[in-house]
Amino acid sequence: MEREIKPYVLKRTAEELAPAKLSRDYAKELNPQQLAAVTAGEGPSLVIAGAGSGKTRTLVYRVAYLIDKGVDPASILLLTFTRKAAQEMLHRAGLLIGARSERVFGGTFHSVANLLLRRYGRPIGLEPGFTILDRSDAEDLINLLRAQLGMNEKDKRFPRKGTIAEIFSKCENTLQNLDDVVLSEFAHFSEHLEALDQLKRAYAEAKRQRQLLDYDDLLVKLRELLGKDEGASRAISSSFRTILVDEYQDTNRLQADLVRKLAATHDNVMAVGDDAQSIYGFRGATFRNIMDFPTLFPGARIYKLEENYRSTQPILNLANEIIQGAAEKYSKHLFTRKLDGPLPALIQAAGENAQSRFVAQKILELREEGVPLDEIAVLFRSSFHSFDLEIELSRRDLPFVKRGGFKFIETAHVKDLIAHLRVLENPLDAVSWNRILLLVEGVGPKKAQDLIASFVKTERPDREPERRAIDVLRDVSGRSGRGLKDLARVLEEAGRARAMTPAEQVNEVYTYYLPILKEQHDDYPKRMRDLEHLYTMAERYERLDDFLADMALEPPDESAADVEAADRNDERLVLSTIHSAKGLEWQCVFMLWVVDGRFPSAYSFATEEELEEERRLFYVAVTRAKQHLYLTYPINEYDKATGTILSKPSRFLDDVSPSLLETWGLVEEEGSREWESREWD
DNA sequence: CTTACACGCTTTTTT
DNA sequence: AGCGTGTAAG
Repeated sequence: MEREIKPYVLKRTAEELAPAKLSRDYAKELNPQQLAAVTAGEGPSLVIAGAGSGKTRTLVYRVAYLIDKGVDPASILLLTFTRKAAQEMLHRAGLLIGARSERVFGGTFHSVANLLLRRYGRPIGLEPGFTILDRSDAEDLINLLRAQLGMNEKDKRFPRKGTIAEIFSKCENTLQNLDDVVLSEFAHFSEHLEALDQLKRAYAEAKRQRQLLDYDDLLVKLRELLGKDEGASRAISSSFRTILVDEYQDTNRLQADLVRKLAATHDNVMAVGDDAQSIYGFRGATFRNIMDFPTLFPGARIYKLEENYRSTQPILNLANEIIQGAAEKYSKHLFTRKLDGPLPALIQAAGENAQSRFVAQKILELREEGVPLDEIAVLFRSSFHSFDLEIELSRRDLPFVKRGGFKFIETAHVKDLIAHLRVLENPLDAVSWNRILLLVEGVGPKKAQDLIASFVKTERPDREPERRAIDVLRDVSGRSGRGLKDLARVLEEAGRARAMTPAEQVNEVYTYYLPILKEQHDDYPKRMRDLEHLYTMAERYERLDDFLADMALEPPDESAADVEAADRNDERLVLSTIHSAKGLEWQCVFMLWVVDGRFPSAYSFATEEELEEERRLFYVAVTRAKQHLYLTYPINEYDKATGTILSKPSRFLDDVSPSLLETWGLVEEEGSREWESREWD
C-alpha cells in the first residue's frame, strides 16, 4: 500500500537568505583594479596582472567572492601551473571564507586531465589503470621503437631520442602536424621526415596498446574525450560552471583549446596572466594565447593590475627598461609606492669562482645585517650554472636548497624502484618491464625484448598478463635464470595481496632491489636514504595508482637530504632556475652569469622569438626582488659550446641607462690564498 | 649472438 | 652524470 508523503518545509537560515551580505569587505581589502577583477560578473574575462601586482591575492579573493555569492565550490575549477600553487591558493581562500573552499577542484591541466580520464576515459579506450610516462620514459619507449624499426643506421645523422621526443611533443602542444614542425624548427632533419612519421605512428600505437600516456597525451586525450563522447563532455563541462586559469601566458594552444571546450556550455572563464612573463615557449606555450583570448572568447572584459606591491622603484625602473625593448606586449604601466631603495648593482668578477666567492661573502654579510637566509635567493638561467657556487656555499657552511634542474624522482635508483611498482599496476607497461629486466644479471636489450614480447601479447590481451609474465620469468634457464626467478618472486609477493599498502609494496621491492643497487653504485648509502624517503612518501597513500600518478605528475623536488634539513627547521638560502622561481619573491636576489652567451643563452641566438623569450626571462628574474638586486657576470670564461670567450654583460643591459645601475669592481685582498687554488679541487 | 664495460662527448628551461 | 659507440669477453 502506498503511503501519502507529507511535505515538510526546511526553512533557510537568515544567513542563507541574504546572499548579498558578503562575509568580507572586499572594497576595503583590495585596490580598485583588483576589486573590479574580483567582482567581475559572469562571462569571459582576462586579467592582465603585472609582476608583483597581487595576482595571486586577486585569484584567492575571486574564489572567496564567488563562494560568498553562493556559487557551489565544487563547480569551480582552478587551473594552475603547479598543484602546490593550487593548494596554496585554496588554503588562503579558506582563511578568508572558511572550509567551503576545500571543495574547489584545483590542480594543473595535467593533473585535472588525469583525474577526468581515469573517471570518464573508457569510451576512448582508456582503462582507469593507465600508466603516465614522464619525459624520460617517453624517450626510452621511442628509443626501443627506433631500434625495432632499424632506424639506428650510423651513416646519416638521425635525431637523438631527446630531440625526437621534443619534436613529437611540439606537434601536440602547438596543434601542428609533423611536417610543419620539422620543416620550420628542425629543418636539418627534414631528410628523415618519412622515418620520423613512421616512428611517430609506431609510438602512438605502442602507447595505445599498452595503456601508456605521456604528458601530452593527458591533454590530447581529454580533448578527444570532450570532442567525441557527448555524455562525458556534457557531464564535465556542466559540472565546472566556473573556470579560473592562472599563468595563462604559459599555456599552449592545446591548453587554450581545452579551456575553450571545457567552458563550451557557459563561457565563465577568467584567465589571469602577464604577457611579459611568458617563459615556456620551448614547450609550446605562446603569449599569443593572451593576445588572442578576446577572439577565442568574444565579449571578454579586460582588467589590468598595475600597482606593484613587491619591489622598490629602482628595481622596477630596471625591469621596465628591460621589457621596454620587447617587440610585442600589452601596454601597462607598473608603479609602486616604495619609492626609495638601493640601486641594483652590476658586478664584474674575474671568473666563475670569483663570482661564487662574491655571492657567498655578500650573503654572509646580509645575514649579519639581519636578513634571514630564506629571504635571499640566487637565480640563474640553467641549472648547472650554480655548480661552482654550491661548492663554495658548502665550504662556508651556508645551508641552501636548490630548485629546478634534476629532480629526486629522476635519479636512476628511484626510477628503478618505481618501475617495479608500475608493472604491478599495469603489466602491459613495456617501458618499465624493459627497465627492470635490464637490471637482472645476464639480461641485455635483446633478452629483455624477447621476454616482453613473449608475455605481453598485445594482439590478444590476456585476462591476467601479470600472472603470465611471472610464469614466463620462472621458466627461464641459463645465466639469467636465477635473477629472473628472484624477480618473479618479488613481483608475486608485492602484487598478490590487495591488502598491501603502497608503502609495504615499496618495502617489498626495496628488499629485492638493494643488492642490485649496491652492485651498481658505489655511493649506495646515499641512494638507500632516497629510497627510504620514497617509502615515507608512499605511506601517505592508500592506493598504488594514486601514488604512481602523483610521482609522475607532481614529482617531489627535494631529496632526502633536503627534507632532513627542512625538518630541523633551518633557514635556508634558495638557489633556483628562473623558471622555478616563477611567482616567488625575496628581499634580496642575486642573478648569476649575467653574461652574453649564458644569459641570453647562446642557444637562443638563432631566432628572434627565442631571444625575446630570454628577455622576458630576464624580466621575471629582476622582478622577483623586493629590496636588493645583484647582477653578477664573470669575464674571461671559455664557453665550450660556442668556442668563444665570454666577457660582455648580457645584451639586455645594453640599452639600460647607466644611472639605473651601480657598477662594482671586485678587488682581491692582499695576501696569499693559494690554499684555495682551484688546481687542487 | 649477447652482454658487459670503457671511452669520449655534450649539458636550457619543465608539466 | 648520462648517452651513444666501440670493443672484448662470454
